[in-house]
Amino acid sequence: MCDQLSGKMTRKKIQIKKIDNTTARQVTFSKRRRGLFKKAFELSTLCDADIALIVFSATGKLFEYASSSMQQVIERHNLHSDNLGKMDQPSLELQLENSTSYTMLSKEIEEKTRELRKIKGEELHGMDIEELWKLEKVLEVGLSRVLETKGERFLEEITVLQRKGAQLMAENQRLKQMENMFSTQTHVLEQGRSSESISNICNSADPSQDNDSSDTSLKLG
Amino acid sequence: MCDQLSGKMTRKKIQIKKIDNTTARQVTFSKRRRGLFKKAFELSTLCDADIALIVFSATGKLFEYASSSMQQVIERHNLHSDNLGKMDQPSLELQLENSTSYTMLSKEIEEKTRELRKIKGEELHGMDIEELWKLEKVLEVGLSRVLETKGERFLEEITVLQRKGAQLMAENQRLKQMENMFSTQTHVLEQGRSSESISNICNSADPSQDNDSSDTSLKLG
DNA sequence: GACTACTTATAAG
DNA sequence: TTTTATAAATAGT
Repeated sequence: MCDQLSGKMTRKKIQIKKIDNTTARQVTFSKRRRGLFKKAFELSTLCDADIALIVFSATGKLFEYASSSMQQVIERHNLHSDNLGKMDQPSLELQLENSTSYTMLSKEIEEKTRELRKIKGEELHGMDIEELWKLEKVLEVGLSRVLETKGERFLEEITVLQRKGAQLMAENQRLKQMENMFSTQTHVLEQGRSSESISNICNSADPSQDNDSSDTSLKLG
Repeated sequence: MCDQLSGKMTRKKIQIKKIDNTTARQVTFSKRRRGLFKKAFELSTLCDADIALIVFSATGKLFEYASSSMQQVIERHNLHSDNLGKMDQPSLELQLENSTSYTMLSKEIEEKTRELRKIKGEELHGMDIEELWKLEKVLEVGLSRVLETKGERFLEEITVLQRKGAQLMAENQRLKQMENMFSTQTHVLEQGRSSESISNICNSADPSQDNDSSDTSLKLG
């Protein structure tokens, strides 16, 4: 009830009105601003919402957040509010044309959005068994095509891998032959040290091989 | 450590990613949206900040808050970011606004159309394994939801059937009793036939019920 | 929409 | 900035 409790001084619960103390206000602004932006991000992420948040501090500094793009959200917002008043058009005809076009485009978007939501299983209420059955077929077809295509991609990757493997093997073969020739000709070093030296030689004397081996790094999805 | 504690069922702590369950997502959207708007209001009040908050739900519904006026905040925001270029006259501005709106709507339609085609497996060229993998997940989630909903519809049908069956049985019973009364009064039929008929009714095998049961014909998909 | 039990935000230090 | 006690938000029912 009272703001001023003399007993415990480290307590709280504030009323929502402008904070008088300047530094306290700035501290609170920083903290709560962070909290607000975090909440905005969480809401957009959790619920797939499109959010724009603009904050000007009392000192005029700008802070902003947009889940997609600020301009996009603002324009989308304008579309909604613009449907109300815009009578400064050159001709009434143009105005009508615009509004009907908007309406058509909007309807189309709405329709596609609903279809997508149904396909994703997010808006199945009110659908009867037959509609669900059709949807199931669409999904099964889509899924099988995706799986098929994914299989093709895997095969492609495998082919590439096999080719690279073959190249590597050929290269290895070549190196081994070199190694053999070298160790045979010099008759100086044992097998172990020999290969070590040879790899050093190859690294310094034949840089073109570095490129080939780095090419063989794999990216399997 | 585990998200799923079977012991206490009233627990929580969620990860910030899109909520799968549609109704849960809608509930969370409502709750958190309120919270977000409240926080925005509190920040603007406590710290004398100028705030605009625009939220589009996943279904496209608009929610907005502005501490002063939405247009004012947006224009102030434009001043900051517009240091680039916006020297358009009122009429030209209107034109641009219209054309960008059209462009946005058209782009949105285009985007949704492509997404639909991808989901239906009609436009998978150029997609890599990771994209295909994501698509597959979407399709699997959608399919499982459709199947789940279809199962619910089946259960509903079954419930309806059971109810009708029970009604029929009751009706049969009543008719049988009438028949018994009739046969007792007329002294024509023996006890044996009577009870035999009754068990037939309970087994739903009595052909005399054909008319009634045609009402219960089912359309199970 | 209401109710916990819990997490998260935050006022004050 | 970090800590702490408390208020507030909210996930699951």
